[in-house]
Amino acid sequence: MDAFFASVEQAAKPSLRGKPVIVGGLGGRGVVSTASYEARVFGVRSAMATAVARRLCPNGAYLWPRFVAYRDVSEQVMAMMRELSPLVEQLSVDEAYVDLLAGPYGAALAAASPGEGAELIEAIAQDLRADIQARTGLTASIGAASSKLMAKIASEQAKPDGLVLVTPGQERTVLGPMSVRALPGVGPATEQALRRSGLLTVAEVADQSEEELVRLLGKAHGAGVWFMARGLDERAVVPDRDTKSVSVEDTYEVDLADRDQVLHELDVLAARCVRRLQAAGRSGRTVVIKVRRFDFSTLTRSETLRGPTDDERVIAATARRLAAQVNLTGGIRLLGVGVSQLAEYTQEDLFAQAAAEAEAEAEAAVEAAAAGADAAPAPGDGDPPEQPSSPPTASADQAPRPRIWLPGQDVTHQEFGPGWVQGSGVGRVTVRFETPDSAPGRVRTFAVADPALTASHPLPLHPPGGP
DNA sequence: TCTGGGGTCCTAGGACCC
DNA sequence: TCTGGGGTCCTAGGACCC
Repeated sequence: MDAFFASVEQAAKPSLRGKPVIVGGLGGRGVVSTASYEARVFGVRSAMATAVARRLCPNGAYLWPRFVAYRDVSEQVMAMMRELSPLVEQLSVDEAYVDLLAGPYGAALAAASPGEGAELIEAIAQDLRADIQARTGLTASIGAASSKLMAKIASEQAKPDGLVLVTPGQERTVLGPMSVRALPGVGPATEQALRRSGLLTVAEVADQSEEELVRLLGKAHGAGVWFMARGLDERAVVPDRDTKSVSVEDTYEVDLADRDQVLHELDVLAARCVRRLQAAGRSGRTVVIKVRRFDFSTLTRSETLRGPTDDERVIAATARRLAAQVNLTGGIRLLGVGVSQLAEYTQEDLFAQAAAEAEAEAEAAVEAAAAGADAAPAPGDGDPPEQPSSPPTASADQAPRPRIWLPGQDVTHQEFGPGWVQGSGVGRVTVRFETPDSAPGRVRTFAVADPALTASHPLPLHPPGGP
């Protein structure tokens, strides 16, 4: 999908069509996830600090991601691909391989002459692009080739809104003049390593011996790059890859200053991690914490338990234990909690382990409390920053907290109907009332606490001009 | 106003085992 | 009367991708 997040936003929000749209973290430490092509003209790119993007493109629309909406569209598109073949390998929310030989067109393709085959593939691919456009209003780009490597490279060339077909035998010709960076798996470090030997293009790499590449890049990577440079790639399209790890992390608006804060946040992260783990019906045996310090130095600590668990207490207690091994002075910018070595089911004999861990934790807590309870800040006082990815839900009947409205968020007003948050500040929130198939809408401003205004679910996208 | 969040794969050293 | 060798598991870090 082309500029996927930004394109979904433009499809959902008519007033943003044709305008620079930037989707990403909007806090002080946010980065750009996706910039629309209109925003790219200003130099805005993925992974750029949002603060930098704002300088380059001050009049763009800056929106928090709406992952639920993107997943909805993604599922529609993936379903369309599955009609072409059961062998669909999803790489991310907006990208997948499909093996046409394994599907309904497989026999015809196998029997076709090279020329007929190319024609048929082109027809299939253009049909798919047209279907995606018709059903979602979004553009997709397709690369078609005889390997995953070439299909991926072709799809990059096809962007935006295009199709590129690489016929068998043309691989080396297409790849040769490209920068080594075009090869998937070649990033800044590999590029530098190759540059030091004067290798800038794929053709130059292909002229080396395999031994030379292994010497430069190590065994697996060297061999991989060498094969790719020669257009060789036999990897199968594998649907339903098993998840190997589950992790959550948070970068804090302000560095965490003391150990108690860190331990509290680790509990919060462990709870979120466990929720995801349980939702997936999995348990894990290795617990990892990740710590990024004030100076951006990053480390991980891990511990492998005797058996897999999905018990929040066990995972939180392990995370706390791991944190004890880390020097926290100077401030903590990011914390993460993850679980790997996943198993399908939770094993019951872990009950004993959970009880033991809980007891150990309780003891530690008692000790800690005895040691310096007066120095500890009241937990829950100074609330953690709201999660960008999860717009605030109606919080359970506590003291009324000011509601936080995120730019881009879906809302509904009792009188004015569906719209989205354009901005918010000084006790007010500005909403634009429009829907995917309305004309560009008007803006109105409300009090942040206005009870007539509620968060709502994304509306389904319709193609411009009706279904 | 510099640098997100969720992943995968690989490497290397040490422990441990036979 | 110094030091084997191969395999697996665990841990930590790094490169890379979207």
